[in-house]
Amino acid sequence: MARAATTSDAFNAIAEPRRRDILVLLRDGERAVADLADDLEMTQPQTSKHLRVLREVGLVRVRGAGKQRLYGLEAEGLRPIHEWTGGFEQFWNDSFDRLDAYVQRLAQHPSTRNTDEGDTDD
Amino acid sequence: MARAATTSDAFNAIAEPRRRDILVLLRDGERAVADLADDLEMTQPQTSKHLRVLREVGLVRVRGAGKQRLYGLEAEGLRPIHEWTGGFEQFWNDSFDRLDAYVQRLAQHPSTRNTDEGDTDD
DNA sequence: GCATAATCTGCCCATATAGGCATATGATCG
DNA sequence: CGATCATATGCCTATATGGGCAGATTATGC
Repeated sequence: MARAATTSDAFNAIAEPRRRDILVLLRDGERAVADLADDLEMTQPQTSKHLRVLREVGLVRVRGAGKQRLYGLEAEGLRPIHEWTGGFEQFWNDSFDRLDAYVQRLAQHPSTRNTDEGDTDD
Repeated sequence: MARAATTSDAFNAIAEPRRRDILVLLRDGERAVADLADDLEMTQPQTSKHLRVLREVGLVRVRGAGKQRLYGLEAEGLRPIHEWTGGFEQFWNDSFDRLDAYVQRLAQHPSTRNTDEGDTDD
């Protein structure tokens, strides 16, 4: 099997830096394809393709405006990712080290529940 | 060009569901390869390969323990992702709709800065 | 309808993947 | 050292990618 399709979910879609760049630009409001392409210094077809992927996973929405197609942010799709990574927040938080130590101690000496430092008094 | 390597950064590394599964399991503590493989119902080589990717992007660390190799979480690498997605939090937050409307109004009628509702008092 | 602007899609290529499987490498113990 | 458990790697295949570029689409205005 090959790698999962970029369109399989938001995780795969935002793995591509250019697509993240697009999303960032769209935070300021709707943008036409050529406009985005210009800002990101990529070709129009390239931009269109990335936008297609983003659209397929629901991270952007399109709206016809005359000859142009305005793409807008549909950021809800990023929420699951934010939440998933959030599930690890404690691990990069300094205070967790202490909490971890506390839990470990608790597991070994339940009665030291209120002991913050040192001695095991049971 | 092909898709960016899975080892190019954490974004690409966690695009693979199995790798996310591995990280989740490691939240409970270090685990040996076969142990992980068993829990995730994947083959040992498969698991080893995913672990290699995770290790190359710094999301896990290894430690030899006898014949075994214990893999542990190194979640700091997820932080950038959490923060990046966090930059879009306002867009999936209900209250943002009102904030957005407020900003729009502000842009059109600067003097309504303190007006929360309706009338333009300048 | 025709010319033109703005996008999209198709095709080709080089590259990398994840899975399956066999085998190499490592470490422990007698 | 040899046997064995625990992992890591190598090789092969099917699949999908992103970039480049030309041509197809769609919409607008005359």
